Amino acid sequence: MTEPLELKKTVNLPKTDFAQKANLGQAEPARLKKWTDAQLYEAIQTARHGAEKFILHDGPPYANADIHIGTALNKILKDFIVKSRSMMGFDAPYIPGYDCHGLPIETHVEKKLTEKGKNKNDLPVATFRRICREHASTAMNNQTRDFRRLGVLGEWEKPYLTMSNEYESETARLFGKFLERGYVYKGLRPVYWCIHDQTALAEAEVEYRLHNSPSIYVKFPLLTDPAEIDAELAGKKVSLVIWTTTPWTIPANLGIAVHPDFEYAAIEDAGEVLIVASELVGFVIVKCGIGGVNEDGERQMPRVLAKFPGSRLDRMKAKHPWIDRESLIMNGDHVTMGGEADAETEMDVSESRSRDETGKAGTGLVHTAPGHGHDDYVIGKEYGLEIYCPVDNAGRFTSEVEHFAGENIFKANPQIVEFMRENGSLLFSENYEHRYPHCWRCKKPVIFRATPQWFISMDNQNEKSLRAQALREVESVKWHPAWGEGRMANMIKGRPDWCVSRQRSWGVPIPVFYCQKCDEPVADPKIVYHVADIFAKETADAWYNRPESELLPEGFACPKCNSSDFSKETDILDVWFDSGSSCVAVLETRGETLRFPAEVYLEGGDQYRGWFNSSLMCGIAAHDTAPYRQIITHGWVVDGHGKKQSKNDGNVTAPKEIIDKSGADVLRLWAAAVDYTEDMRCSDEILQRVTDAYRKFRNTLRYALGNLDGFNHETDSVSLSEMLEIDRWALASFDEAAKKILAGYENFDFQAVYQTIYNLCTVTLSARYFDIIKDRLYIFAPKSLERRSAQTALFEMTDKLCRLLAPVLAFTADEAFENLPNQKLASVHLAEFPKVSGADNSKLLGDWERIFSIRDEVLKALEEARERKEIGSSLEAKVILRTDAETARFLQPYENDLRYIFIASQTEVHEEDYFSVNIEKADGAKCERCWNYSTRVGESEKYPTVCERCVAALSEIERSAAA
RNA sequence: CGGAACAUAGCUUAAACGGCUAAAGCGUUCGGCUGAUAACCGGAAGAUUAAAGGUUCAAGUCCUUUUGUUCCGACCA
Repeated sequence: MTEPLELKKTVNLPKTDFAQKANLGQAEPARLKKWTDAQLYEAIQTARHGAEKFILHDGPPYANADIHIGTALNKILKDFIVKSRSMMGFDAPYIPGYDCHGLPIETHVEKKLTEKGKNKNDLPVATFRRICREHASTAMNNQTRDFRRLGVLGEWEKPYLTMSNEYESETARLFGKFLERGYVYKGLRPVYWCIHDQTALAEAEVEYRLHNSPSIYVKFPLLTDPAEIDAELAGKKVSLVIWTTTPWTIPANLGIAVHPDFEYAAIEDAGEVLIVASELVGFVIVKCGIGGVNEDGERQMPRVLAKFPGSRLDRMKAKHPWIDRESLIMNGDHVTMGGEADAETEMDVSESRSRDETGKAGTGLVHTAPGHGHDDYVIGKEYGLEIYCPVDNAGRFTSEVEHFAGENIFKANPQIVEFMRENGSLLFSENYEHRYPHCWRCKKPVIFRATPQWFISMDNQNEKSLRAQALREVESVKWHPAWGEGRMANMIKGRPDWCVSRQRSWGVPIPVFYCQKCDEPVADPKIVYHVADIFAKETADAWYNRPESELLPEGFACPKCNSSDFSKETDILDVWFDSGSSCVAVLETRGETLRFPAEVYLEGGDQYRGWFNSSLMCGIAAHDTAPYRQIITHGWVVDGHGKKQSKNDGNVTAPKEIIDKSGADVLRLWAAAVDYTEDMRCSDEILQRVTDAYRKFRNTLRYALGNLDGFNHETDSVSLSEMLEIDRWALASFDEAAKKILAGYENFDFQAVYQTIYNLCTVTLSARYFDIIKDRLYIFAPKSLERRSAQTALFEMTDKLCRLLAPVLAFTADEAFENLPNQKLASVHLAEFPKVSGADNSKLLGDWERIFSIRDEVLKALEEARERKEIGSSLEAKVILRTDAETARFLQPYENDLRYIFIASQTEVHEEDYFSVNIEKADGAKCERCWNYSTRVGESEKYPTVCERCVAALSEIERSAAA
């Protein structure tokens, strides 16, 4: 007889290298390095080579600042898709990209130059562009570092850059394509213009300061027969009264805008009739001194001859105060009551009004100069007015303007006011202080001025028009969420022609030339492609580094006048054109891995108007089709109260902080846990909850791995038919969950993935299965059938769980997978998702649902006994069930299992006509080894403190030790 | 101001077609265990479904209005 074993050492306690404490702050970077060293992304690509492709095309984040939680979320969601599709067996490449051109980088660089006492205008454009390029590179490298830290796998060594030679070349080429198809035209459009610096300014480059302007009320005589407005007005001399703070734009007046739904009044004053908005009649007569004063000095209300809606004036005609020209009356919703009439300055009037109560002004009729105002431009276009701008670069009236030609516009202001006072068209003028846009550089007031720009037409080419085609394509795209389709369609319906010109330096130049001799623009696709070829070798910097002669094909002459003297276009392309062209410049240029169209684009909801829109236009221009089959949008990350995150409010959650504190996997888990289709809340509490959930996942994995110590699934596995029923139930339950999880991945519903896995881990596994099989795993002999049965289930579930978790918990799932015994794959990310069995387990699952509902009753009774201090551990209890005959019969086959299911030492089932659970003290003594109570403790001489079950297990252990 | 979306326990989410007492997990709280231990198990409390109307036998779900929040609104990526 051998020496008795030390009991504690015969209990099969869990053992694993998978640490309980995640320590993700250190563990993740280490794993990242391992992935990089092993070229994991490339290995996945190789493994899926030849499989059906699934292409998620990355929308390029702007290479300016560091990433924030929104950009992190975006990349994480993309990674969920790429990883999950890859595990579904698709060849799912991920080529990240960066948007490198654009104004924010220019302003950033300019600011830095200013700090060094330099000025952009003193530098050659090529030098300035070089600095921009460097800045974009730096920002991009930082972002790449941060994106990789999130666990996002992709071709980070070779992302696409909108500033690369290859990309810039394709961007230019695509412009050529637009030209070829006849979508491009040159037109005028008002922009902010600094007459001092003689340059166009972007919105971001103007600042609002207080400025004094002449505020004037001017009469425009009605040309249309006034009887058409109202019979009362027949034969009268009628004028419309407008208000403006920019008298210098009067020479450019081509129209008057009225609101179709406002009520206007015709009032009689000294033999003539004036039209103003009804609501403003009192204000205007006081301001302009209309109607005379009675003996008491009170102003007399003039007679109102007629009242009518603005819609009645639509398309009637008025006469310019002094120029022999018609001014068209138009209906526009932009017209407002009081003070807001100076649309030509684009000033924020609500602000100016609150700043200055006395600043109220206006007549409800808006002087409209399409060449000098934004709303004016839009409505002018709508009504077919010329975009007329008789002001030159330096802010002087052109020769077209009689009386004031050559005059500086601001200096002409008082002269124009006097001129109109003399000819009787001026009703009133005063000084008016308001906020007015100023140049941020020279601090001088700016103007709105129409300049020539390149446009892409939305409506020409009939049924081949961009708008018509885009609307058609929208229907064939699958939108997530579904309302995206309506939103996109609305945007396309409402969008104006696409102005692709930007008067900037950092971008892709519009590859067009002008004949120096005859001014003929050379916008020829063949020339564009020729230039694009040069860009392909030298980047678009060539445009600035080389003279025209080197950019044009040899011997090129003006088709009109045969001159060979050309100048280059100075405008660059809108950055939306840049990023929009990625569907060609990336999807096609990288044809070995990608292809046009992509399967899916995934971006924030702001991109309906942005990238989704410009990409659609570019896709249609290139291939008559949308560049994407599916669009997924996500909402915005807001704080714990649903408020937007802003630095000022101090409610921002920085991804870096979350990663350092809790790990990227926690951030990823958060992204999976929330409903990304709407705004997502993120706060300390929410992250704490997610961290708790993470621990649950980790402990679930650790328990399973610990109990698989020494298990070899190839030699130790038990066949399904030999398995204990509860183990089969666990596998069947897992299968049910796996189906839902896989469907979640399929439908991009990561929340369903999260919820299902989480529920599986907490309820099915942790609270039920793991708790119940613990006794079996610990107590039975290591290689006993009972133990191996549980281990077989455990192994299978853990293996599958790692795979199902991998797209979300990219680091942790990989770590757990590594600790799975006899695991041969280098990484879980190389694995495929588990297949779910088609077996019908409904009987098994149904039976066990019933067992667990009985168990719930038992647990409640145990808790009550515990409250009465009758028991502590449930193993101290004997459970006595009284139940009806049918239930008793149902439980009969489980007679010997119930004690384990209830985690009690003994159970009895009695047939009664009612249901009850009684708890008594368990019979016998506590077994030292298994802690269950048994009347047979003490039967063994060798192991006097142990129960009959442990005696058997111990002899089994002794036997295998001897063998 | 116009267009769009959303609103269910402290938190994250459930509740096909309108149909049982609005479900779950976490957190909280109380307790158990001390062989998953900065773990594990259980009991309990916790919701006027943003508000107000309406349709209906019946509304978290359909309609209207209101409130709150977020995004877009012409050069801002």
